[in-house]
Amino acid sequence: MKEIFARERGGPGGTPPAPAALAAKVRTLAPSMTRSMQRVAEAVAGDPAGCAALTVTGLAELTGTSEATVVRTARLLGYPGYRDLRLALAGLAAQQQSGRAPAITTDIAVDDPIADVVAKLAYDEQQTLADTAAGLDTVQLGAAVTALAAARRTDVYGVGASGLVAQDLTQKLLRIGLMAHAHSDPHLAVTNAVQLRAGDVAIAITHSGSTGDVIEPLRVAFERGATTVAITGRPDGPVTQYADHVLTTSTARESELRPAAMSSRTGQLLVVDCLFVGVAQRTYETAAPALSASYEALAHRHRP
Amino acid sequence: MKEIFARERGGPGGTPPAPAALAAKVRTLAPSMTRSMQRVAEAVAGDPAGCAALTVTGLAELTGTSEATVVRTARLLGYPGYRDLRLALAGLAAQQQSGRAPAITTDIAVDDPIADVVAKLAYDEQQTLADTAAGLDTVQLGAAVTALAAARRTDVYGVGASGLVAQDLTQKLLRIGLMAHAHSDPHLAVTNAVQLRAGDVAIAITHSGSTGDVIEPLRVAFERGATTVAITGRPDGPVTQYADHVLTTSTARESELRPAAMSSRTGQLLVVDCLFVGVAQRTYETAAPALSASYEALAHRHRP
DNA sequence: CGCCGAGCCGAAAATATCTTTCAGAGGTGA
DNA sequence: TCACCTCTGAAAGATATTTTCGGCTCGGCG
Repeated sequence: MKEIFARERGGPGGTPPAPAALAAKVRTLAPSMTRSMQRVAEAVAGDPAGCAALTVTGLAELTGTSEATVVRTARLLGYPGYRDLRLALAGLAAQQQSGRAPAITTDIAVDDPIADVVAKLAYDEQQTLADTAAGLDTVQLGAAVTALAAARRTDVYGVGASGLVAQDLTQKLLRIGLMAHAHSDPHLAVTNAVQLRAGDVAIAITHSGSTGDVIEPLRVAFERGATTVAITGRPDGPVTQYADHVLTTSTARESELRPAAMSSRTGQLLVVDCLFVGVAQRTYETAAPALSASYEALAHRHRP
Repeated sequence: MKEIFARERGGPGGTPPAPAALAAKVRTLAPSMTRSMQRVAEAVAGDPAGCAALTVTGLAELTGTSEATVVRTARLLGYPGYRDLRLALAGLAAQQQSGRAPAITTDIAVDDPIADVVAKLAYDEQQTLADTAAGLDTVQLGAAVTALAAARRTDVYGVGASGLVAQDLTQKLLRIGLMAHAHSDPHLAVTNAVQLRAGDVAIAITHSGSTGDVIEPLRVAFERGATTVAITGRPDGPVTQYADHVLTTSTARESELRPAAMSSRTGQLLVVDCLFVGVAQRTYETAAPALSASYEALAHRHRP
C-alpha cells in the first residue's frame, strides 16, 4: 500500500544509507518533505550528536512531532528505520568530534583546561617518540647492544631526571642477568669507573650533553678502555668526546610549563627500552628464563 | 561489603562512556572479565563496524553467549546498556573508516632486526600514550590536582618500575615548592603514612593494582583521612578500595620481550606529567619562579 | 457555501529490542 | 565429598521502535 510510496521515495534507486553526506542529503530532500518532516530533518542535520542521544520519542517531542513522523523522515533519508539513522548520526558525531583539531599544536597555557593539558602532553610525547625513533642511528644502537650483551659489567651514569632513566635501564638489565649499576652520586660514579676495563660498558645519560657530573665518570671509563655510550639530546655536546657510541634523543620544544626534563625523559626511555630489547634478543637463551623467573618471583606480592 | 571503606568508586560505574578509547578500555578491563564476557569484548574490539550492525541477540549468537552476557559486558565497559555501547561502536567505526589505518603490529620477535625493534617499540609506546590520554578521567584528574595543589604534604608510593615513576613525580613537585616524598620501602612508607591527616595527599602507583606493598600505606593514609589517589592499570583492582580518585593508565598488550612494566611506565609517566602541569597551573604564582630558579641553579653544572 | 477527496499527522496497538530476574551449571576450597 | 560461590543463559519484564488506523486540514469543485 503506502510502503510503495515510502520505498520509491527512498532516494535514487534504493540508495544505501549515507555516512557523512547526511547534511547534503537533508538539503536535497528538503523540498520533497512535509512541514513536520522538515522540522525533524533540520534538527538532525543541526545537531547530530545531540539527536543521536535521543530516542524516537525524545526526538519527536523535541521537534514537536510524533514518533511516526520521525520514522518516516528516517525512511526518506534512506535508512530502514530510525534505529539505523541514529547509528549513522552517532558515527557522524564521532567524525566531527575527531575532525576538529583541538589546537594541540600550541604551547600549554596557564589557563588551559585540564583536558587540553592531557591532549597536548600526550601529543608532544608521541611526537618525541616518533622523532627519536626516526633519528636513532641503528648502527650505533646495534654496536651498543653488542657491547652490552658481552659486557662483564655495566655502569650507568645519570643525575636528576636522567638518573631515573639510568635506574630504569639498570633494573631491566639486572632482570635478564647482566651486571649493571646505576650511579647518580658523581663521586661514587668516578670511583667506580676506575674499576672498569676493556670489555666493560659505561653509559652516560644526559639531555644537555654537558652535565659535568656525568661526563667525568664517562671520561674515566673511556680512558680505562671500557666501551662508552652516550644517550644525549646534543650529539655535539662535550659528552660525546668520550663516547664510542652516541645515541641521540629528540629534543622537543620546551616551555615554561613543560621543562626540558619532561620531554627528554620520554626519548631517553625509548632508547633505553631499545637497548634492553636488543640485549634480550642477543642473550635470549638466558634472558627468557630470567624474565619469567623474575615474573614468578613477584607473583606472591600481588593480592588476590 | 568492602564498599564500606570505599568513599567513592572511581572504577566502572562513575566513568562516562568513552568514544575512541574503547579498544584501550577493552584491554584494560579484559583481565577482570569472565570468559564469555571476554569473547564479547574481543568481538567488539575486533570488528566495531560489524558489531554495531548487530542487535543484542545477534551479538550474543555471534559470540556464542547470551543477551545477558552482552549487556553485562557493555556495563563493564562503562555504558548504561548495550544500546549505548552500540552507538559508541558506530562512532568508532566511522572514525576508523575516515581516519587512519587499523594499526596492527606484530609482536617483537627474537630475530627482528634492530631497526624493527625501534619502530615497534616507538609505535607501541605512542599507542599507550594515546590510549591513556583517551581513557583518562579528567574529572578525577582535576580533583587530584586540586587536592595536590592544596596539600600540606604529599606522599607517593611505588615499588619496582613504578618506584621510578613515583620518584619522577616527587622530583617535579619538589621543584615547584610542594612537600613531596617518594617511598619505595614498604615499611617506611607505612610508618610515614601514619603521619598523614586530612588535607594531605597520598598517591599509590601500581600497574597491577594489587601490589600489597603499595596498597598498605595507601590504606593507612586513607584511614587517616588523607586524600588518596591511585594510578593504576586495573581500575577494578584492590588498590582502588582506598583511593578517592582513580587515574587509569592504558594496558598495552605485553609479550615475552616486552614486559608489562615497560608499557605501563609510559602511561604512568603521562599521568604524572599531567598532574604536575595541572598543579603548576593552579599554583602558577609560586610555581613559575620556582621553576626558573631551579633551572638557574643547575646552569653552572653544565660545561661550556 | 458546503461537500469531497487527497494527503498529512499523531495516538495507540503491535512488534522488535533491550534489560532484569532467577535458577541451574560449573568450578573451588575446606 | 560437600558447601559455597560465581558465572551463565532462559525466560519474564520493561523500553523502544514500527505499524496501523482514524482524524484532520486544505484545496478544488459543484
